[in-house]
Amino acid sequence: MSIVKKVTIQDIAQKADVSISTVSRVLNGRVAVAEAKKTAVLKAVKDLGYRPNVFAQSLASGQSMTIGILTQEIRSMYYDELLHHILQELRDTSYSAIIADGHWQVAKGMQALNTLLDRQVDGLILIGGSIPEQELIRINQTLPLIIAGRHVPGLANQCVYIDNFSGAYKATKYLIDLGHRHIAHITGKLSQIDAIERCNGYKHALEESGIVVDENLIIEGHFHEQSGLMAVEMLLTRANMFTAIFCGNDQMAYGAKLALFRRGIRVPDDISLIGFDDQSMSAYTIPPLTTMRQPAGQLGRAAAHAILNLMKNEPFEIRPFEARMIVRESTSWHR
Amino acid sequence: MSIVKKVTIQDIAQKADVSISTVSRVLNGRVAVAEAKKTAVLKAVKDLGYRPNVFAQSLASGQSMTIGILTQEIRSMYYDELLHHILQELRDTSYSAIIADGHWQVAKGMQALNTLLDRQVDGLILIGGSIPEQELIRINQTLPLIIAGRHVPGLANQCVYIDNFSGAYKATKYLIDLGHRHIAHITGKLSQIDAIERCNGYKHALEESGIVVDENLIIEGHFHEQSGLMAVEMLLTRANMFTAIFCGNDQMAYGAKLALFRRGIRVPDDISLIGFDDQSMSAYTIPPLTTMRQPAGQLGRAAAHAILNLMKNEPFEIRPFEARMIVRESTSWHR
DNA sequence: CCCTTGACTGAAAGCGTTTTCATAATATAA
DNA sequence: TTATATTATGAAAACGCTTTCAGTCAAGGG
Repeated sequence: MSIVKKVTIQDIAQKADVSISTVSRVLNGRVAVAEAKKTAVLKAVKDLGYRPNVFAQSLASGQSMTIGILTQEIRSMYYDELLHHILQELRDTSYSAIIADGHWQVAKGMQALNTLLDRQVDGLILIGGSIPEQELIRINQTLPLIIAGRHVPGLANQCVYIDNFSGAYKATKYLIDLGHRHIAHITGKLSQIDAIERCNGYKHALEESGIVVDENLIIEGHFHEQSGLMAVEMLLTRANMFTAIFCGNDQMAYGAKLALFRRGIRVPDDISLIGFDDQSMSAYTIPPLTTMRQPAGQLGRAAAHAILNLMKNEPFEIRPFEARMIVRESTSWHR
Repeated sequence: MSIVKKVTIQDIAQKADVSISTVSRVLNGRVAVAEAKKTAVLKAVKDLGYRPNVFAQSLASGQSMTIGILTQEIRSMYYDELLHHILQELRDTSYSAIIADGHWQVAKGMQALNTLLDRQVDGLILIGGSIPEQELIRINQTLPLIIAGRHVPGLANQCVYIDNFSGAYKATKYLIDLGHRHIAHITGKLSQIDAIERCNGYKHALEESGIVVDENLIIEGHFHEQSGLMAVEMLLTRANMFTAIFCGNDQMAYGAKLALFRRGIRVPDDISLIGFDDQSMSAYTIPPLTTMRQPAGQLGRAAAHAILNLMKNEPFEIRPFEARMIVRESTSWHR
C-alpha cells in the first residue's frame, strides 16, 4: 500500500494558479472559463494525473451518476444476457452501473434494493423479480424506475418486456398447426408472472382450436434443466399420451430432451419439443431447438435508453416486444 | 420525485438529544456510549428511518466498504458462475460488491478498472483477463488484489485458480487410456493463458505416451460453440483421422457435437468427446458430456475469503485447485 | 464620460459523516 | 481527601468537491 498522496482539486488549483472553483468549473464545463485558465487547468490535471473523488462529488452535488440494476441472480442465463446488453448500452454514457442480485427471493431483493438506494443511485432498473407492485410504485415516486422483463400494470409505460402470453400462444399454435393434438406443457415456477402468462397463452391456443386443456399434461417446473427432466418422467408415468411438449423455457427443454433420450424416445420423430427464450446454446443442442426468441439485445437496449431518458426527464416510448418463433429441428409434423 | 427531506445524523442527534458525534459512535459501535443514550439513539434511528449517507461516510472515513470485481463479460457462462459464488460469499459481510466488465479486451478492462479505482474500492478481485502482469503488480501496491481464474506468477499467492495444465493432461490421458491414439484438440483463444496451458497439458499427455503430436489435429477456437463447430468441420476436411476430441471448454464441445451429428458421426460410438469446465448444462446434453470440472463454487468462495483476509491484513492460504474428471457418456473405448 | 450589462472569478458556505481534541464527569489510588 | 486515571461526551476540524454569492473588469449604450 503505497503512500502516494491523493492529488486533489486543491493541488490542481495551486498548480494552475486559479481558485478551486475555477478548476471545478472547467472540469464540469457548464460555465464559461477564460481559455487561458482552462488550458492551464487541463494541463495541471494531466500532469498530476488528477482523478476526482467520486464520493466528494456525489456528496456535494447530490448526484451519484450511477444507475442501479437489480437482477435475480448472476448466472441466470437469460437475465445475464439481458444484463449484458444493458451494460453495453450504458458503457458510453457518463453513468456507471451498479449491480445487485436478489436471489429470486422477495426479501433478499428488497434488501439488495435498499443497498442500491443507500448508494443513492440516480436511476433504477429492475430485471424480473416479484417485488410487490405496491412497493414498486412507492419507489417510483422517489426515483426514475424502469422494469425489464416484467409487466407491472400500474407502471405500464416504464416496463420493457415481451408479451409472454402471445409468445406462448404462438408456440402452441405452431404445434397445433403441425397436427399435434396432445400437447404437454412444462411451466416455469408459477409464482412468477411470466410463467403464468405463458401457461395462459398455451391454454388459450388449445381452447381456440377446440382442444380441451388436460391438466394432467401440465407440470410445474422451476425453469432449470433438472425440472424439465423430472417433468417428462412424470408425464411418462401418467397414462395420458402426448406427442409434443411446450417448455416454459429452453433450459427445461434441455432437461426434457435428456429424459426422452433416456427412454429412447426420439425428438422430433416421436415427440416434438419447443422451448422459450432462445438461449445461445439452443442453436447447438441435438437436435437444435425450436423456440420462441426473446430479443435480449433489444430489451436491454430499450431498458437502458428508457432509464436514461427518464432521468433526463425526456419523453420516451416503450412498445412491448413480441417473441419471435425460431424454427429449428426439434419439431415436426405429427403423423 | 417526492420532496421527502433526507433524514441525517443531525436529525437523530436532535431527537435523541445527544451530539452527532455520539450518534456516529453508537452507530459504529467502536467506542463505548452510555446505555441510556445508546437506546435513545437507536430508537430515534428506527423512528425516523435513518439511513446513513454512504458518500459522506466514505468521504470522511476514506473507506468505501466496497469490493470491486472486474469480470470479462457478464453472460460468460463460466465466469458468471464464479462471479455468482463470489457475490454469494460477500453477501453477509459488511462489504458490497461493485461489478465492472472488460469485454475481453485489455483496453476496456483497464478502463473498467479505472472506474473501479475511482470508486475507491477497498479491495479488488479480477476474474480472468489479460491485463499485463506488470500493471497488476503496480495495482497490487495500491490496494488488496486477488486474481481468480488466472495464474500470475509474480502474484502467485494472490491467485485462485485451477491447474489447467494438469486438468488437460488428465483429460487427454483418460482418452489415451481408453485406447485412443488419434486425439484432436480444439483450443480456446490462444491469446489467453488458460487456453495455452490446456494445450500444453494435452501435448504433454500425448508425448508421455509416446504419441507424436500432430499439429493438424490441433485447431484454435475461441471458447464459443460456433468455433467448436467450425473446428470439427475443418478437422473433417483434413485427411488426418482421429477418434477422439478434447475441447478447450464445454461450449466448444457442444458445437463440436453438433458438427459431428450433422455428418452422422455418433458420440461416443464413433468419436469420443471431452470438454472442460463442467458447465451446468453439460449434464443435460445428449449424450451427457464427459468433462473436467472446474469447481466454480470453491474458487469463488476462496477468492472472496482471500480478499476479505487480505483487506484485514490477516494471513490466508491459497492452494491451487485441481480440475476433476466427470465421466459421463460422451467418451468410450476405442475399438 | 457615466451607467448598464455580461462574462469571469474567488471566497466561502455547504454536503453528511468520521475522528481528533479538549473537557467534564466519574472512578481509582494514594 | 486529594491527585490521577478512566470514561463519556460535545465541539469542531477535516474529507474533496459543487455551487451560491458577491464582486471585478471590460465592453456597449446613451
